[in-house]
Amino acid sequence: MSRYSAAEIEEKWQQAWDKAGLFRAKRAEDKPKYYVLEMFPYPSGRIHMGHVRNYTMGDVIARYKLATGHNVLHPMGWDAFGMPAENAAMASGGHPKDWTYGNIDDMRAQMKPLGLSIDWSREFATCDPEYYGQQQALFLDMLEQGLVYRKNAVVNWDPVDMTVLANEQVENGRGWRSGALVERRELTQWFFRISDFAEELLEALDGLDDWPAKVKLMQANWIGRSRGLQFAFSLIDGPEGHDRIEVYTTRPDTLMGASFVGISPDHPLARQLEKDNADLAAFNAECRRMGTSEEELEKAEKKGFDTGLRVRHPFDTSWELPVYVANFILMDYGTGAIFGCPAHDQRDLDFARKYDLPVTSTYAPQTPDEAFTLPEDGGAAFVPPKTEKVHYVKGFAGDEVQSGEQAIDAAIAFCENNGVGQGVTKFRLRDWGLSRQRYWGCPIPVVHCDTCGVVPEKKENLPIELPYDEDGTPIDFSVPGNPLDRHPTWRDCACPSCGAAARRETDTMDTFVDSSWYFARFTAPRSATPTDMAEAEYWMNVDQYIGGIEHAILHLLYSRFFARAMHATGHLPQKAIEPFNALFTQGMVTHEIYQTRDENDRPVYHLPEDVEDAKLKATGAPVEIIPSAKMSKSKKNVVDPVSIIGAYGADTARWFVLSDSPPERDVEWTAAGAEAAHKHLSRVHRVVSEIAASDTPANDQDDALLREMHKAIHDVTGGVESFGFNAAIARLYAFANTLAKSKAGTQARKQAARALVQLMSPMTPHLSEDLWQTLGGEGLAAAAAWPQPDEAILVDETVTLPIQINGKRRAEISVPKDMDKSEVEKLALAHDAVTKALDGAQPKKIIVVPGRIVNVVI
RNA sequence: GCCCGCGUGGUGGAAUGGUAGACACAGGAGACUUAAAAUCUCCAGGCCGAAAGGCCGUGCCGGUUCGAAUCCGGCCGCGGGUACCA
Repeated sequence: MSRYSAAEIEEKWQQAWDKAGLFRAKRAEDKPKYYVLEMFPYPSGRIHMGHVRNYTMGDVIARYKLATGHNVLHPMGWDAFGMPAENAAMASGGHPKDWTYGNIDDMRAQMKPLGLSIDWSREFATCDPEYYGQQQALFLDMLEQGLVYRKNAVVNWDPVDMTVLANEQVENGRGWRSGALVERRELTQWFFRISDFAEELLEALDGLDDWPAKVKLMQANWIGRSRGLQFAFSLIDGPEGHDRIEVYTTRPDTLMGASFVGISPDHPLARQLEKDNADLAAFNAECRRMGTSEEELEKAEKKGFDTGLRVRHPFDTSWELPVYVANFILMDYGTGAIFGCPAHDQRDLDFARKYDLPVTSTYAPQTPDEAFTLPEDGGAAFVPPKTEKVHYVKGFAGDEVQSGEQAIDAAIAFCENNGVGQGVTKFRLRDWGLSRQRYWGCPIPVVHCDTCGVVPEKKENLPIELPYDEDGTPIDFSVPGNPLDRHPTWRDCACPSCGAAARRETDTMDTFVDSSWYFARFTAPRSATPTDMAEAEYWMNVDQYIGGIEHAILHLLYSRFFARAMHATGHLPQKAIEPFNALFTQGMVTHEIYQTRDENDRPVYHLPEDVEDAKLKATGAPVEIIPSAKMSKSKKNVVDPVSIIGAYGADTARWFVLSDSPPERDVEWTAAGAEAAHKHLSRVHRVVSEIAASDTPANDQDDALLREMHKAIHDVTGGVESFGFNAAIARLYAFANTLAKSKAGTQARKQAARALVQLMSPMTPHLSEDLWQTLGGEGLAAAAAWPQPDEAILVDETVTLPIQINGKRRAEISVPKDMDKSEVEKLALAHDAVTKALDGAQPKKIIVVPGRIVNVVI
């Protein structure tokens, strides 16, 4: 009998599937369709365990759906634009295009041996001109519909490298390459009007029943609908053109506790004042040196600058409040100005203490007779809860008992009735800035003309392709800045409108644009328009989308917006505006990070394969171990699955990444498990091969084994359908153990062996295919119909009931499954352990949960 | 900082209000073997005990419940996101 040799069988069966065209998605009305999609990879050059986990999960679903009679669409492509390609070009020469396509070839070659049931005929990369040309067409349609516009926005500017930096490229306020202090710079950029859809994107979350609640919650918080009051403070002796400061607050109920007004350093008033005030100009300049990320702004020390100006409180004209410029106020949110109420907001309280501003409370603990509470020295601010408890609030509503929410509503009503502002609904969601000052992205298809202004490129001129050479010489990425900006010929073009000499837009699109519609393109990847409506009508929506939780907000929100925009521009049917019916967010594959320091004390990261016993293999130098984190190329904490596949085969790798950890949870990679997985598959191979080769008398049965078989079919099917892959695999272990120990020489054994092989086939398709053949199965296992459990056999006749005394398990009884409650009670009370514990007394209470438990309360 | 998760034996985890630790890994004992590998059998949360059995136990503190790993409140730790990483 032959031993299990993955290397021999895996290629053989991959070829057999290929030849049968089993995974080629066919649009046909005879069967229901099923579209399963895993988030496509960035072609970094090597696949890692996260990819293997992600694509194996999708493959299990795809193969299972195929076996249950669906037309399955399971495509694969490449999210191929992005910074790493340009970084590689800058670091070691070459061209981002060559680097990227080389990586794609490498990764495809690493992926194919996994035996994934992918329709490779639909493959594309987002850097293919055929793809991004269609994206440019989408952009033009969106421009025509008013879904794209231009406005100014700030970026991180590296004054030495003369380039825009991503947030990731800013380390402690300095450019990662130059080490120069980063500045903020304002540029005119393109924006998608996603905020126009804020309300709809929020409301539609309710309909996404098969999305994880946590993702919907994160998106809802991100969109951030708030109800508040917008009103103005009148400014005393303000500069020309500034007689009021418009503010937005979600807590108008605390207006009578106002202590100061704060404005953003980018507020028009701040910009006006700094012209005549050198100190303020210096303060604002310092604020503008901070990074642009929300995290950095929020974590920075709260600082303010007293402008010397005063405003009047809207309800008491003699009450004057100082106006501060404060570094924590964002121009992007609300009106770029706030009023501070230190008693009821921690950040305002910290600010007030720092600048010696009054603290006035407007909330009493329980009754109007009690003093309004003030935070004690060093104590925390009292933030009135919106929905819970009731408090007395001073101000607008006659000191009535209310919740915070009622107080807010009352305050808004009062203010509106007294001509102080109006209640408004605002969203946190900002428009999506898509301009990137980089080469390796999809060119924005517009032209700047001195006479016509910004002119859309003509569709017949698409795709606007990225130039590969600069007049015959390769583009030089060692020079700082965007190569498109200094390109001698590409930039110069004719105005599509008047034909005069004009300049092409040199900004490219955010790579999130590329990934916001690829799922739609997969339905008709060679179409001469962005989509083919007949194909989209058939294949959309994605029935099951699988990817990392790190995409819970941006990618998924952008895709939801894009689907709506594509519907509005006639590229997707109405039913596809929510493109992902079901979402599964898999956990990440994590790994420890190994770090040493260079001469400037900057961190240097090392690959796990270069480290042994906390020391560098090469030099023996000790490494610092940083706890497990998401595998990322920049931290070098990545593990190479290729070696696992080489040593044990794809089925072992697939089995391994699905076992043990629940799919939604992070899994820390350890080398130990692969060996064990391989041992088990070898055992299955051996046991099933023996059974196949044995003589079996036709009439010798084993009902217990058949019962186990039906239970296994039931449990494994349930596991696969509910993403309980680890539980399904544990069940398969148990079933394999039962089979191995079962009575030799029965027909039931052959039947059970076949069921085992079939149940394993979504996870270990090659091994299963091989054993299917050994067992004399008809056709390909991959094409065989999924087994059905015999429901009648699954029902247990007797059940074991634990008996608890005061909630602690003390005994158990075996009873018929539908035994009457009172009968169970009698049996339980008669049990030795119970009579002993009762010691002649009567129990206080007996709880009988049929089929589950008996609890005797003494 | 803010939003969202997660925390169970030596390890990965199972149990989603009802017998905590399924199924595996690592470990221990044994069988087979000249030997090793492979394979097979058995043991295994901690403490006390010869055993029967008892007590403790799901990050920490408190609550709800006949009953809590599971629900609620408060902490601690770790991770993801934070709008130009993908």
